[in-house]
Amino acid sequence: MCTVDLRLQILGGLPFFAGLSAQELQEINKLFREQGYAPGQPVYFAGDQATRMFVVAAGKVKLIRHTLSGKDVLLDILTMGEFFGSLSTLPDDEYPDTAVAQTEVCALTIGKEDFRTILGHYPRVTVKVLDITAERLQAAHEMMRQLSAYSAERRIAHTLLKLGDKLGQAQDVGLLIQVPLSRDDLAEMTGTTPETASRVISQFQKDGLIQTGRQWVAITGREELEALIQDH
Amino acid sequence: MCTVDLRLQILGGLPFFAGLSAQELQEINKLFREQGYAPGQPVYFAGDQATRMFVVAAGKVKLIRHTLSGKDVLLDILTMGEFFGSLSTLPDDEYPDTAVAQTEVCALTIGKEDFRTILGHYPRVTVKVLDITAERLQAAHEMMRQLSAYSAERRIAHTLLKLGDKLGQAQDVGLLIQVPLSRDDLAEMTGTTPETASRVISQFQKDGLIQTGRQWVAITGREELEALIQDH
DNA sequence: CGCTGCCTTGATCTTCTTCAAAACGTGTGG
DNA sequence: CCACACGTTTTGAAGAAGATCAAGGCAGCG
Repeated sequence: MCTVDLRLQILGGLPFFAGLSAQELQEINKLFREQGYAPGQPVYFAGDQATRMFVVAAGKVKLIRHTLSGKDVLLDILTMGEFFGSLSTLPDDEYPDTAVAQTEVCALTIGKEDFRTILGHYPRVTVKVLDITAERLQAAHEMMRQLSAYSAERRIAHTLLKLGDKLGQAQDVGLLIQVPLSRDDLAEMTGTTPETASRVISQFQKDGLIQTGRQWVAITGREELEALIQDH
Repeated sequence: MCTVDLRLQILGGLPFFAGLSAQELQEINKLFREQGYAPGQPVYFAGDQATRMFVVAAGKVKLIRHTLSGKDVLLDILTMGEFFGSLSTLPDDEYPDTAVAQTEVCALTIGKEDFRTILGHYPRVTVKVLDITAERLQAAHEMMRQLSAYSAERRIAHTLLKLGDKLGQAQDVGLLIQVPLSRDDLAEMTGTTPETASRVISQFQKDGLIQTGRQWVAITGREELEALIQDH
């Protein structure tokens, strides 16, 4: 599913391996294993022994955190070149959240000891990983603000724009979000219920801001959505 | 306010400088400046040019993220030995949140270029900083889950326990939270309003789980609070 | 004292959840 | 090719949780 060429290309394209020589990449490549997942198939579960770090080579992976009451929270959707899993060098025991393939996925994976070795070997890689982690922390803080202070409508508008930026693809319908995005997913991303998500989405569609169907959404009125977030 | 001895002691006690020799610490110490703040005084504002990294030498600092509607979100309370500000080596432009001294504070600060130099010099320090950042990311994800799925009562119970663990001090009243903690602060930490925070707090007090007064809270029934988070 | 914040408490209102049912699409097997 | 069945989405109505508005109480401090 992942060709060898693709592997090297993916690894070389990773933000934190950028700048390494072809030979160094070859070395690093040897430490990675490759693994395929079908849509809906879990990569690992929250609570599993955390032993490996993953990189998305192709497809989309969602990170979910479960709650006791069964209401899950969708933390992030990861796409080509992004990493997840036991990224830090901590001897941390368990994955704090569950990773599920949302589409057909090819992932590269490395044991955390090996990853630690790489970090020790290439200090600049460590700095890059730190930068990315710091960025994600900022994004999480931003999300905390949203959940604390904004209405469901605004959170959904914001999430749609964020998804559009990250995963969007220009189409004649508008900016199509390239993920099989159900109302449940959207609800879990915005901290609300599928029903509320559906209502808001319907309203947006009536107002001509988006087009939507089963498992997909396309943004047609970017400016209006942005205005919705700003105002009042 | 900070003696030279204290400075070296603080720096040596930092998780990410642990393991460095006395001489290395001396070198690093030279790069730090020292700065005092009165309670309520801002260290920096969201949007300011992000140029420095800070370490709390003494006192408590709160990190706040503002919203347009004036409803702020309290992201974290930092205490002795913790860092904040422009920690990454990114040439990132602005602080994303505001830092305010909550008590009398002494902070050590370093320019981010100098910090980057240190990271380049001591790879193991970088790894440590990465570990801490990854931990904070996990904590932020946990907070996202709380805000999405839990009731105000549970969020407040959880926040009190967290604060107790981090800042608590055993007293005859119980586990006293060593911060001037107003209802506003608590509301901003839990994504609710001061009124709701007050009601929940009153209920907890009636049930004998805590004792409380003006600007302070003490935990007397740890087990019951923990049960409250788990149940249902 | 009396002022200024902080805290509490009550009543009302909005938002969102919950429960329920119907409509819609999609894929499947007859 | 049609019809059925399944999962998803939509819509409605009732209810709960929390926000908002407003007033009163309680401390510390000039």
